[in-house]
Amino acid sequence: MTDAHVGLAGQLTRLPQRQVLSDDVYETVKGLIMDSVVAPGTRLNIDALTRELGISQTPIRESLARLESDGLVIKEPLRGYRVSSTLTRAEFEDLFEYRLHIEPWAAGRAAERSSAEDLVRLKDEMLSYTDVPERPDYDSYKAMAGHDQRFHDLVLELSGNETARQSFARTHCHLHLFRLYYGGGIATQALREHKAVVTAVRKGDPEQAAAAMRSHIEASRARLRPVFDQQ
Amino acid sequence: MTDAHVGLAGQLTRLPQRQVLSDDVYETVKGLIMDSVVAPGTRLNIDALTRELGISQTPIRESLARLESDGLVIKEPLRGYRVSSTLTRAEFEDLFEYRLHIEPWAAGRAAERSSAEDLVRLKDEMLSYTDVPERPDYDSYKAMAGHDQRFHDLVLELSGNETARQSFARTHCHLHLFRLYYGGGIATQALREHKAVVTAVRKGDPEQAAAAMRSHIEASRARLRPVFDQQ
DNA sequence: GTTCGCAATATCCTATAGGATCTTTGAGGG
DNA sequence: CCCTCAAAGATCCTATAGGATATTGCGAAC
Repeated sequence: MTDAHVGLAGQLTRLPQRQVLSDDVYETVKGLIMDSVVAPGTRLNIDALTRELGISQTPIRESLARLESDGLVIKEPLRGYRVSSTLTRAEFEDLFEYRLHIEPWAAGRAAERSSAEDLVRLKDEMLSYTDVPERPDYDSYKAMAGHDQRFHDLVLELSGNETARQSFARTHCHLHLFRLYYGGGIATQALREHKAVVTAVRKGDPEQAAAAMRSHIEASRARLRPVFDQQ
Repeated sequence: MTDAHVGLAGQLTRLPQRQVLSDDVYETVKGLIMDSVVAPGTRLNIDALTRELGISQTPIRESLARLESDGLVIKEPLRGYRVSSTLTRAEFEDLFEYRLHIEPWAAGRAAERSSAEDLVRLKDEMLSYTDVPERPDYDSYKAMAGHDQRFHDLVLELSGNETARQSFARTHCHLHLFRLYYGGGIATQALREHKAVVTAVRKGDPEQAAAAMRSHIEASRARLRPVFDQQ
C-alpha cells in the first residue's frame, strides 16, 4: 500500500469523510430515542451519559445540539435536555395534512420526470423489503420502517425539487411515526400501496401517481390513528 | 423584591428561560453570516473565533453544530466548518417552486380559519414596516427583510398547520434570500402584494388569498432572478 | 401534618489543556 | 524548473476541571 502510493501524488481522491466521535454519539443517542430505550419526556443527563458511554461531555453536548434541531430532544437552558414527546394527535394530524399536500404533488412530478435509471432505483427499493413475516417482530417492524422512509424519500427526490425533499426529511416523519409503535401487521397493505405508486410513476401518469400516493397516505393515517385512542 | 417573594412560594411562574453563552454565540455567528461579514465559502476557524469572541471553544462548537442543522454552515470532519454558499440558481428555483406549492395553500387556509384576533395580528404586522425610504440603505433593507419573514411566517402560522409552518421555517427561506442582496428598491411593491394577501384573508376568501399569495411569490421570484444573471 | 429555609449534592455550562489530524513551508533531488 | 518528503505550525477534537445554577433532603417552625 505504501509502495503503491509512491508516485501517485495528486491522483488519489480524498479519503471518505471520517467519522468523529460526536457523530457516533449522535447516532447512538438517536438510536436510543428511536427505539424508545429512553422514553419520551425522559431527562437526558449529560454527566450520566458521560459515565455510561465512557466519553467526555463535549461530543455529547454537540450531538444533543444536533438532536435538538432534529426535534428529537428539547433543550431547557441550565436544566438540560429531555426527550421530546411522541406526536400528539394534533401534531399527527398536521403532519398527515402536510404530507397530503406535499407527497401527491411530489409523486406526480416523479411520474413526469423520472428517467429509466430513476425507475430502476424505485424497483430496487421495492425489492429491498419483500419478506413480510406472518408475525412481525421488532426487527421486521424496524426493517419495514426503514423501507418506508427510504421509499418516500426517494419519491421526494425523484420529484426533482431538493427544497421539498429536504423539508420533508426535516419533519423526520418516519422517525416520529416509528416511535408510535402500532404493533405492525400492516406491512402487506403498505407494500401494496407503495407498489401502486411505483406503477403509476413507471407509467409516467402524474395524476394516477398523485392519487396513489394520496390514497396511501390517507390509508396510513387511518391505520395509525387508533394509537391515539388507546392513550 | 426579596420581601415580596416571601410567602408567595409556588405562586410565581417560572422565570423566563435564561440565555446561555452558546445561544449568544449562535446568534452572533448567524448574524455574521446573514450580514455577509463572513462570505460564503469562508472557513470558520474555531480557534480564531475563540480569540475574537474571547470565549472558549465549547459554546462555539455547539452553536456551529446548530448552524449546520440550519444549513448555514457546512461541517467537514477534522477540517472544520465553512459558511454555506448562497443559493445557486437551481436551489433558488427549487425554493420558489416549493413556496408556490406551500404558501398559496397556507394563505387559503388562513383565509378560512382566521379569527378576529388573528386578523389583528396581520394588521399589526403590516403596520410594523411602513416607512419605505426613497433610497433604501442597508438598515431599511434589513428591516424590510425582517417584516417579510415575519409576514410569511405569520401566514403559515394562521394556516393552522404547525408541521407546514416549521417545514417552511426550516428552509430559512428569507435568511437565504437576504444573503442574495439585490439592492432594494422594491419594498413598495412587496408591501402592496402583502396587503393584497391580507385583504383576501380578511375577506375570508381562500381562493383569492391563495391567488394573491401565488402572485406575490411569482413577482418576488421575478424580481430576484436577475441576481443570477450577474454572476 | 405542612411549609419554609438552608446546606449538601447533582448537574449544567464553560474554560483550559493536550493529543490527533491537517496544512503549510522549506530543503533536497531529479 | 518541478516534485517529493519531512518538519513545523495551525487547527480540530476530546478530555478534564472548575464555577454557576438547579435540585434534593433534612431540620425547624407553625
